[in-house]
Amino acid sequence: MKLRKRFFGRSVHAIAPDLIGATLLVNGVGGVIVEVEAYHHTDPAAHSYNGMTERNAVMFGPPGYVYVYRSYGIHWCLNFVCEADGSASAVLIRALQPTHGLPQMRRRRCVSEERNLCSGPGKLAQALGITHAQNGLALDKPPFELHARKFKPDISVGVRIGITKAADEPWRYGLHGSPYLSRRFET
DNA sequence: TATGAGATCAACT
DNA sequence: GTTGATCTCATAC
Repeated sequence: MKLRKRFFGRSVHAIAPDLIGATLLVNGVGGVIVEVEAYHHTDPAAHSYNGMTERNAVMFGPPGYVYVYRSYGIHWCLNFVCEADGSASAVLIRALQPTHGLPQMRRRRCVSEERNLCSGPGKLAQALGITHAQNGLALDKPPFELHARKFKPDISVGVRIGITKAADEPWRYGLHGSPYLSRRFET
């Protein structure tokens, strides 16, 4: 089943754990989502917290679209826009288990270890060829493909990574025990 | 294993 | 002028 906009019209805190186990492909390259983080516009750590700007305008648009931004001047990070009421919330895709187009990913990343291809937001974007050129594209149209999971995964919850504001909120979700996470979950 | 610095730039103050 | 939803490599334990 292909995920549609109705899926993304819900609360970002409901969507984020539901994305664990889904399959994301970009031009046929990608894998199973194993780690995400939720950002809501009431969250000081969210880009949309201080209102709409040129960069985050996509977050204020309809759900089911892709928001891409540059991180630390070096990397690209991939987000899915959530919630239909213009609340400007999004889910950051942090890690994938590579399943499709491994040779292509290895070429883009210049590393061979499977566990190192997509185990972090910057790595993942590089492996999938994500840049600002994909900002604002719809998730249910090429080059994107998002397929719902076919099993009920065991989900780990923890605090988010690499932020300084609202750093204690447990809004990071991951596939329990997966070796493809950017970092292991506590406990 | 752990900690630290450098890369590099757009958004924001 | 400062900061950051990161990654990689180097050096220290």
